[in-house]
Amino acid sequence: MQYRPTEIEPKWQQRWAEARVADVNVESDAQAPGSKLYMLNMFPYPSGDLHVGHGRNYILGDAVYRYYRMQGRAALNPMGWDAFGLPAENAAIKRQIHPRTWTLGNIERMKAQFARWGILYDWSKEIASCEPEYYHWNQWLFLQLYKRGLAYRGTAPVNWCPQDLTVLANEQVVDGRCERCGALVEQRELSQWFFRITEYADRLDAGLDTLTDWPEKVKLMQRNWIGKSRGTDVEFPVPYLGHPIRVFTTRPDTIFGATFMVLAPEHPDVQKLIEGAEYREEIEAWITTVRNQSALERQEAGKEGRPTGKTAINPFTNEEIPIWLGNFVLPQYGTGALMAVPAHDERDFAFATQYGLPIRSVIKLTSGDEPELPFTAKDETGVAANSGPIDGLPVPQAIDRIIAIIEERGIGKGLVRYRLRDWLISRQRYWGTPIPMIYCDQDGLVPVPEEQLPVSLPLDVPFTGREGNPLSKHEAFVNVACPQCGAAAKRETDTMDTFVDSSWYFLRFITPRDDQKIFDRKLVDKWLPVDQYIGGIEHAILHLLYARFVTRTLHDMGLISFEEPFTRLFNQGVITKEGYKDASGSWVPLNEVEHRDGKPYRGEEALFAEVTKMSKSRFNVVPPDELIARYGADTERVYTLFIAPPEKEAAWSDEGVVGAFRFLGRVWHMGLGVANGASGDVPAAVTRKMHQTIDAVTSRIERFEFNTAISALMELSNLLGEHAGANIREAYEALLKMLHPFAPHMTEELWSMLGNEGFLLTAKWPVADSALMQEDTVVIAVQVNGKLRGQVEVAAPASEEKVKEAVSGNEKIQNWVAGKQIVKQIYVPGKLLNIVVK
RNA sequence: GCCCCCGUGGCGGAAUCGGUAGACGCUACGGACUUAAAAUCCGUUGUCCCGUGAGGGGCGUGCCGGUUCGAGUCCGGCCGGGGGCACCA
Repeated sequence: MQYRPTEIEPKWQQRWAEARVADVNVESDAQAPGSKLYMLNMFPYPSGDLHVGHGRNYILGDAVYRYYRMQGRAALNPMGWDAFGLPAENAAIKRQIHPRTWTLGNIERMKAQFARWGILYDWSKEIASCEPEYYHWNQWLFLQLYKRGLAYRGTAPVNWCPQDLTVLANEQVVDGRCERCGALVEQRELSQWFFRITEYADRLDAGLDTLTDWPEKVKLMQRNWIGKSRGTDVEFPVPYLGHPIRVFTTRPDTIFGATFMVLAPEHPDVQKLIEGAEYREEIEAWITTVRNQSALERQEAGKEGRPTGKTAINPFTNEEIPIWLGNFVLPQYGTGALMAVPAHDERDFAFATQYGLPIRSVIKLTSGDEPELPFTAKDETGVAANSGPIDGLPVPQAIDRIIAIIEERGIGKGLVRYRLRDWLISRQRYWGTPIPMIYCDQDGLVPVPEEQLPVSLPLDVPFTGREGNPLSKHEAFVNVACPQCGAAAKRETDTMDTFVDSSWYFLRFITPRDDQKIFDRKLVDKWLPVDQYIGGIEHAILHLLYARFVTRTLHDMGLISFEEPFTRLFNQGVITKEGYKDASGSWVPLNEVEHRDGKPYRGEEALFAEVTKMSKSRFNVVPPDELIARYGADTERVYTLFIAPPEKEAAWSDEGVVGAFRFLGRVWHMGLGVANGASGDVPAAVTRKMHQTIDAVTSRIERFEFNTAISALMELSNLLGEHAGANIREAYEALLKMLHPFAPHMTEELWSMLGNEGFLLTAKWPVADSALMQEDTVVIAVQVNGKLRGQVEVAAPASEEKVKEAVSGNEKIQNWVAGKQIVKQIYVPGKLLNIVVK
């Protein structure tokens, strides 16, 4: 009987679905302590068709899920849809399909694809963030944050498209132009909604230390993003203003070298300072130019500045130092003002050189020599010089000492600052959660009362792609009575960043249909935090940081008892494939490409192959349907996990797929033999290999080393092939069990073919007996002076005496030692003997 | 510029603690089966040298050096590739 996956797979998919094998009762399941396991794949944006690259993520999660099921864990594995977002709106504009219709259609297609891969989710917990039953609680969360001062309205510079009359996300700005209409994007100060994530900067940073099962790389990226730095604020008196200007510095030890001061053009004291300046109009024009530049343009312009003509007093040297304006000073970091120490800072040095400002070195090398400027090292290699009370102190001590002096004098304070900025959540977009706020002429900003939630997103809006957010044109939505005074008022028409939706969805899976509250505290505390979170590295910063932030705010509201939402995190790598470019660099559709002498051509034109992430626009996606029709989902699953370590990028190879198919075919045919196979003695080699394999596969799955777990199963299968006539039934069944997470359909079929009852999914994972793993004999490699000179074989367990006896009886090895004196013998138990001779 | 990660056959990769480098798979080549092809199965496959042969020997994990009886693995310095942040004072 041939191995025909297309006949087997739909049958088992249907049976698992009918038996609802993945459904969890959150109240009654997982009673025993330690039995609950919350598995979660990051919920996807429903963009439509899934390719084999997407498959890696979900197949991986399903393999882990099935493994834990077989280990007897009560595993919850839900799935949902991050269903708000721009692509749906763009599709609506382009094709006049409603975003909701488009989104729900995509969800159906993707669900069907998950089923064809044999992936088991608890669909009774399904959520879609675009539905009122979900975004109701998004709005509720917003109101709680608003109540606690963690959501606020403030102004921020944003990307503004003057033609489409809308704000654009940074990703929608390509080379300074609007992605859709090509107009030059402007920077505008607009009133926007923010979440005060900066209030949690220190806790988000410190919490990273507790995440021992997160990849170091992700923690590092978050740490850099939060950008903690220790330093001090210092006040520099400004006689002209009558009040001092405060600067932030991480190098207060260099304050004796501060020879000028630079303010951001946005600094609040700037208008006063340039009063009566000689070229005031020119300076104002320059300020306007700088403020309208995007961050990128501002940086590319190089360092530019203007003197204000006013001075500040260096509080340590008591010298008058000039106050400049500079485009390189960031208004949103520190105080928007800095003391410039050109001798010991690259940027200050460049600025001072450009404008002829004084440079004074205040650090010497430990040797006493003058360092080459700018000298910026912050360690013991430098010693303070020309610096009064800190003269002679190494830099680290000088920093501590000068901060103490600054604090004693009451002109500043040592503190920690972060580069993390508040989270801008406003979007002037239709397809998102409406922000539940109302503008009343009398009462100002009024939150929508909780009992009036959800503020429903109206579905009857036109999609023109022009004139900004269609919500603001929807009279019935916009016009509302003020909840406080009843007078005519206007609704907020901004919607929320979709990262808000995904910042807490993992909490909603426990009670997705509850229309009374966001979640049930008792059940959430039972099932969370998420034990195993799986998703792409592209979410290493934003999504994971926002989820950690929101979880902490809920903790502080007393709604949950934990602060970190994800205990163990895994980021899988992308799958790449060759695509083809022509000489002009455009991607060429696959059906126009022919290979001659192994090189790609289109007609007579030579093409260039390039390996990239799969993408429709590069014509290098592998759709799973054809693959499944030919080889089956089990083959795709095994190949996908075998191809490379799962966290690494992997190149798809059509030939490689065949290897996985052949392996499954061999296991299939072997099963037919086992079904009517021999009884009698089990070969010792088979028993040994079985226990070794159980041991290896178990620990490798736990460590997410699926590629080597599968290679261990291939080794066992190869050995069973050599013993095909013998009694190998026990080992073969163990092989099926261990193969189940990777090839669930075929193993279920074989399991029932061997006459077993029930699903293999719920069969018990085999346990290795370490006594039966041992070899009968141990081969000892003998090295003389570090060179391999022979082997001896002794009965296990090998003792030093047995090995030495065997060595002395081995003529060949003795020849190498002959005539020399043995000075040392090193015996590594079970492995190696090394004889050192002279 | 700063920070992080990675360099092993023709390819993807393996080597848990420093202990016989190249498991497992792909490709390629040779063979079996077949009228033929596909599929399947068997064998060879790091490299050089000696030997008709069984077999034996040298070299080999980006480069240079160090530690060690022994280094893909540890340490120092280079070279190459990838990623993150990017005027954060």
